[in-house]
Amino acid sequence: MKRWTTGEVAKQRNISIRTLRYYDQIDLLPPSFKDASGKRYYSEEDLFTLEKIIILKSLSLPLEDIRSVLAKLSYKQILISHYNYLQEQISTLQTSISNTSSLINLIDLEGSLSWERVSELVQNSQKSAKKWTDYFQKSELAILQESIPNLSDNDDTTQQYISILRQIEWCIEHNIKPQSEEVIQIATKLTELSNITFQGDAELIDKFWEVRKLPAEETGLYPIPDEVLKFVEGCIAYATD
Amino acid sequence: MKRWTTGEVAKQRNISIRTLRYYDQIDLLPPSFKDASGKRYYSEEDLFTLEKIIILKSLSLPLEDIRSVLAKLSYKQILISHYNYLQEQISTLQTSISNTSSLINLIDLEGSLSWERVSELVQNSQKSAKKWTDYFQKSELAILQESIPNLSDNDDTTQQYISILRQIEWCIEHNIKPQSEEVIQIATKLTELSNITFQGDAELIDKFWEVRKLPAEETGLYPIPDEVLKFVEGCIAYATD
DNA sequence: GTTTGCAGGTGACGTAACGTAATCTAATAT
DNA sequence: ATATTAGATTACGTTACGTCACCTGCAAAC
Repeated sequence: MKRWTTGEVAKQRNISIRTLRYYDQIDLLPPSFKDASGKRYYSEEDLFTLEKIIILKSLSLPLEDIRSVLAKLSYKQILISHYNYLQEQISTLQTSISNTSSLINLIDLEGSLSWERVSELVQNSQKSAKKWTDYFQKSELAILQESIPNLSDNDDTTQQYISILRQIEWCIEHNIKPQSEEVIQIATKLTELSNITFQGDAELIDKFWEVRKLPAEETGLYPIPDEVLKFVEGCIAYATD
Repeated sequence: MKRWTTGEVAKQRNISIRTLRYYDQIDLLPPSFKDASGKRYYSEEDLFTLEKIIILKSLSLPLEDIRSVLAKLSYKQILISHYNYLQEQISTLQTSISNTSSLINLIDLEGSLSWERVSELVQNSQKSAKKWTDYFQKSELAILQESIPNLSDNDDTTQQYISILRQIEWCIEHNIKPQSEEVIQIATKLTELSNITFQGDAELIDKFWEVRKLPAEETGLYPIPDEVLKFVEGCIAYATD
């Protein structure tokens, strides 16, 4: 098992050594091993925890809250709320951007600005400052965390999902047509599973598939997705006709 | 001349009264008027300054730096750097988003994550933490601020721009064809002006027109832009053939 | 005429999340 | 043998306010 020193971790994660020591000090992230002379050594698991902390910090939650959240939420749940947070950030940024360039234009064309003009624009944009708890939506927390196994880390439903995804990969590889018996079965199973997992909450289902879609289009980082997703969409479209 | 109290300003700009008092205390934004009992009253100009401060704060510069920048840069220059900052924010956010959803996918499909997978993704995204000075780019500062009048607030070149824009509006109103003599003259004048203003810096010119384009498409906030911009593009495309 | 409430004020201390010395230790390089 | 490097501890400093205790001027209510 590899272990990393403070310096290594700090460089890798682009944070200061001081920060690591601080997290140890407040007992947020004590290194899993300290040698005789007091040197800190971090395990792979420690790094995961650190990564969680960094993500949660980017939601701007105070370290105290992070401490309690860390215990209760899985990596995945944290990622999902992070994702929500990012989405919202982007849309606020977009209105900021268009406001900013509007202002720039106004300056050019009117020579100077009247305060009314400015405040019109600015007021629209910053009406709501969200708290971090908003990103862990009640419904999601309730469904994802408490009731039934659902999407928690290693449960049965997840296994079924994975098995279905494997079947889909197989279908694609062998060029099975969307009209075939197998595919219809897969689609049925999929919608069934969706309904169980999300308890029929249509919005959550949409959100779920939206999340699946994005990385394929934008990064291509994950090997299968694009085809699979299209396939799935095809399945469902055909099956629900 | 209307004047606003601390409470009013605070509510309007969504900051705390304490913040206003603090800015007075450190002499960053002393209200332009204080009555006998010590009450603060802010003028319209004060509000503009406050707005500048808020913008500059969103570039995360410390108040000390803001103090010095305030004196040196015009509202417009501040807005431009803010714009640059926002653009960059958006693109980092976009890679963050796709990384996040990639990770979510990985969790589902691999069941658990290996540290290598995670760090691959994460490392790409956060290689550079920019300092705020980067948003006041050397070239822009140099060109926009020092040399020649250029785009500073009320100079001759700006006036010429505005006059041309008025001519364009007129042309659109009267349905003048892009092949006509007038339009070619306008286009010539425009490119000439661009070259003077930006000293032939093609990238800056592009940036300039990009900025002009955005708000029209996205918000429609400014009354003329969409047609005018298309017209201008038409002009130049035709004239440079 | 007093009380109450509200919107403002002034200290002064508290705080989060580290940054930044100053000083010490152990291991390695020259 | 010494210098350099990478780590450690202790402790005080910092930014941009939040918060608390207490004071003031004035209009409305009793």
